[in-house]
Amino acid sequence: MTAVNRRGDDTRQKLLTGALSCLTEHGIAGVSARTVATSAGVNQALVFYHFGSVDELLAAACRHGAEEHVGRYRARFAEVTSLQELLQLGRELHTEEHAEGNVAVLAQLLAGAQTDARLAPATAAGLNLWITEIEQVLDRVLAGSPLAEVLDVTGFARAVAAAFVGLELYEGVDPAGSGAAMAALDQLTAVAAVLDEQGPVVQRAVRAGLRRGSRKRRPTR
Amino acid sequence: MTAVNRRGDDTRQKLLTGALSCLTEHGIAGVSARTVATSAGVNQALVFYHFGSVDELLAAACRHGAEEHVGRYRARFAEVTSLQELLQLGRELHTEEHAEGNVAVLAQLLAGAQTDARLAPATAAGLNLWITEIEQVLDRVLAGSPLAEVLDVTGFARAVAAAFVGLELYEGVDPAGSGAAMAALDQLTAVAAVLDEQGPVVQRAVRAGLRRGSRKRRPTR
DNA sequence: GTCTATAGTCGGATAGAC
DNA sequence: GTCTATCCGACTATAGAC
Repeated sequence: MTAVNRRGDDTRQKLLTGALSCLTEHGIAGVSARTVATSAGVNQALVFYHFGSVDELLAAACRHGAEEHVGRYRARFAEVTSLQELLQLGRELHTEEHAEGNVAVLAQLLAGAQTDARLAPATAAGLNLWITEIEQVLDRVLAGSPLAEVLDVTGFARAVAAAFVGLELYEGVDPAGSGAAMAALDQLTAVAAVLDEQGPVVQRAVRAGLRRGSRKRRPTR
Repeated sequence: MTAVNRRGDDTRQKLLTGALSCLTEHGIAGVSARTVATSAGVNQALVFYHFGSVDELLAAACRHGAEEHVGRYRARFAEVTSLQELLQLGRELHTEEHAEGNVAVLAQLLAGAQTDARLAPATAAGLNLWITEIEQVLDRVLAGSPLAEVLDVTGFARAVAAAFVGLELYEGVDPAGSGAAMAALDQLTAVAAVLDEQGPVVQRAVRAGLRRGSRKRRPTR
């Protein structure tokens, strides 16, 4: 690798992290070639030289950021052995990265991607990295649980990831409410744990009920 | 009310709905006094005459839109009698309003509010209208269920609302994935229904387990 | 209350020197 | 690969005629 290549790669790198910084500091509405270049400490014209357009820079930054952050947590995902631990890891991830502002990036990109067709595929790909990790954990954690028999893990992993994004956005406007929401989810995972701890009699009853499918519940009182 | 007042109110109204249209069509990054005025069919300067700034127009539009849409669904919220029906209503709301694009407005405002202190309170207030409805439904639906004994309904309502926002954003970049996520949540509510249908033996066992609190689950295998 | 006109700033994007 | 200089459109906000 030549010295020139190294310098070019270096600039590319600066622009990628600069784009992520801008997203967290100014939101999707505050991202421009100029703000990103300033944040990266490079010339504004280099955005177009290296990425062609601001959109494409954002798309590249999305992939780059997701890979980096998912990689940072992969080992900890692998250690999770229960739904509660998964939520606990989610809360840690939330707290640790919130200071850095990294969690909000995906939310901002998702918001931008709603009306920007060029951003949508990159954002979906970035989110999918997180979804894949969650899916693997769920497959492992729910093995042998009655839940696994009625729950589409693929879909559930997506619901978990989407909910996490929503909570991140909610945290920005109502931290107290977001904390209460997290606590409630904690309580929900406790319910799942209790189900798994039951003796064979209860387990069989629950399994039988679940196997009857998702018919509408009749009032019990 | 004079003719002049009616004309002024009419313009205000047009700007409010124009702001909501712009949010759905162009996203938070594509909202400006000019785009909103064009969408509303009025002069650009009137944004500043009536609302002082674009931010304040957005804040007002947020309150206005949330009130209108929550009001439109209040009667149907009142008819919900189970978690499954609540999710079903959520899916209907999602589908019906997605065509109009009204569901995405809150998500866009939440994204913008992350870095705009003037937008945050209005957005939180708008979201709270939805949360209040959900909370009332949950209070009613969970009465008598073992879930109510361990679940902080206030927090859970916030989690549900936040998750819904996240799903809306996810839908924009991966409709198929979003559908799978919704289906998985359907299956989850079925689990809750099964719990409520169990006989006294199972109920007592589950209640006892839940009352032991949210201790970390030990492996059962 | 509504309009035109305009000041001043910031934006994407390119040409061309180095 | 990087920089300066620049075009031109879009933006917020205001002044002032109607």
